[in-house]
Amino acid sequence: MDKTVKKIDQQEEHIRCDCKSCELQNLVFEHLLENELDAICIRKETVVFKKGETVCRMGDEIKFFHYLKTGLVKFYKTNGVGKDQIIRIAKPFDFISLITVFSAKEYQYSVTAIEDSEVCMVPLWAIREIIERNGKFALGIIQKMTQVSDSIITANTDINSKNLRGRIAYILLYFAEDIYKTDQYDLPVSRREIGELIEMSTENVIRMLSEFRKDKLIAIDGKNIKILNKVFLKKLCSFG
Amino acid sequence: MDKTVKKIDQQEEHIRCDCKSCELQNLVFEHLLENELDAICIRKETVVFKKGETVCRMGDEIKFFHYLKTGLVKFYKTNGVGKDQIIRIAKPFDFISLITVFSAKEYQYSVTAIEDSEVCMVPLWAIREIIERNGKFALGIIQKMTQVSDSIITANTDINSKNLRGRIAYILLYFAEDIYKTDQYDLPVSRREIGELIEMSTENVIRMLSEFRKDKLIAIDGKNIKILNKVFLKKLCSFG
DNA sequence: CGCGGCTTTGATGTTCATCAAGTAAAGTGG
DNA sequence: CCACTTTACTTGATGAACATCAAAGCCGCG
Repeated sequence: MDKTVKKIDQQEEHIRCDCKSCELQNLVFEHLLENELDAICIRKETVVFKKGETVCRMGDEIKFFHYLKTGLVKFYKTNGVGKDQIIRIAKPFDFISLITVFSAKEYQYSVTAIEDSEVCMVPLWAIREIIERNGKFALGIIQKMTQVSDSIITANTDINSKNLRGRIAYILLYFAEDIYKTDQYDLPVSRREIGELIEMSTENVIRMLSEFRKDKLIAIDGKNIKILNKVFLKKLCSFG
Repeated sequence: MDKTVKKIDQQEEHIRCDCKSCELQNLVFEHLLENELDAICIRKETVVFKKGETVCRMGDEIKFFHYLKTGLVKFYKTNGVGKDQIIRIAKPFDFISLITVFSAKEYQYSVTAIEDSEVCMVPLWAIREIIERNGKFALGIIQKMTQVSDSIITANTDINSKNLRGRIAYILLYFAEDIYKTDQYDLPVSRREIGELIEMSTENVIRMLSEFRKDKLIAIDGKNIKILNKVFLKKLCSFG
């Protein structure tokens, strides 16, 4: 938790890449004119964050608009005495900067890589400039950001209405269906972090996972999870 | 809960007002050129919703961008068997349409007036058109919407981390400081709705209110609340 | 090797939802 | 207008769900 934010001026971290051939272009930067895309491309830094490294921290001044190119990050709030609350786990395209990036001076959330991740960083002023000039682009940004914030709010209210079994079922299915698209995967987070994400104590996360294992709903081997009975997990998730 | 959405074509409900002299102009529609403001003004409907009337409902097709001119509304999700969950209580300027208005086809939330309210409704296409043409306006909309969604997310995580006492203290202070700006006010919602807003059972809302009354933190007379010991309420809110 | 962080299980106690039952208030139809 | 129904409010009792505490094994790391 006390790791410093990665220095982005270490030469070896930089990756030169051509935005025109980037597969993300159509998602984040559709509707840009060629010269606008160029303006972003030459000012962009692509930085690699290793698992555990912090992209930005709550309270720091916002200088960049960033989006995730590859990898997985968590964003979370730190609550005084080191009690974190994870707001969301974001995969590429999911994480279009922090949602307050245009309305606040400082980051409202911290972001840390939970898998090795590539993050593209564009100076905020460059994005603002283009928003002001290109309304179609602005509308695209609005759509993306509202989708993100709406999914956060929806997930939050969903989780709140479930009991512990339902929450664990929810998060197991979330990784299987939303993140990894497969029924067997390695958890990218610790049991404690799962607790921080779905509002329960670490011990109870473990207890429920063990219970699910005993009930043959899943197989567990350390971080590796294999879903054995998805139908029943979905029932638990819906009715729990 | 089964009330139908108010028909907006009843002649007597319409209010003609001139956007140029509207005190909201600088908040929602700053950066508009005069002809753009005119374009909105002539297509705008201002509709009065009486307490209890529904502005729009989850699942309905989105046709309007709306914002609250006066009054107070709740927006909430309905959870199958009539179990509502209130996401937010919004006062004027706070409620700049629903946050998914530009990214979804249907409303993701229902909105109901909890005090008599005036709502301005502008056809969505008219707003879109101006966003595409006027980047400064787009940036203003982005800022407003992200502020709203951020405050929802923050409130949600805040409330989740509190015990029942802390939650009641939170909501009492919320009405006093954010909504009414006074230490004595009439609750605009029932005990049940308070429970739906801060995630607790109706009975426990009542129990906590009674406890606070016995402890001389507040005075209660039906819907009327008077805060007697704000310092201690704040302590409960912070440490609860 | 020893230390700290992560994981696991069991025991304990508190918090909170639910049930039950009753009063008050507000809307509804004759 | 009054009987009737429904909805809101209130209090107490009960039990379940969940957090917390405690103790121990495990693993990686300096």
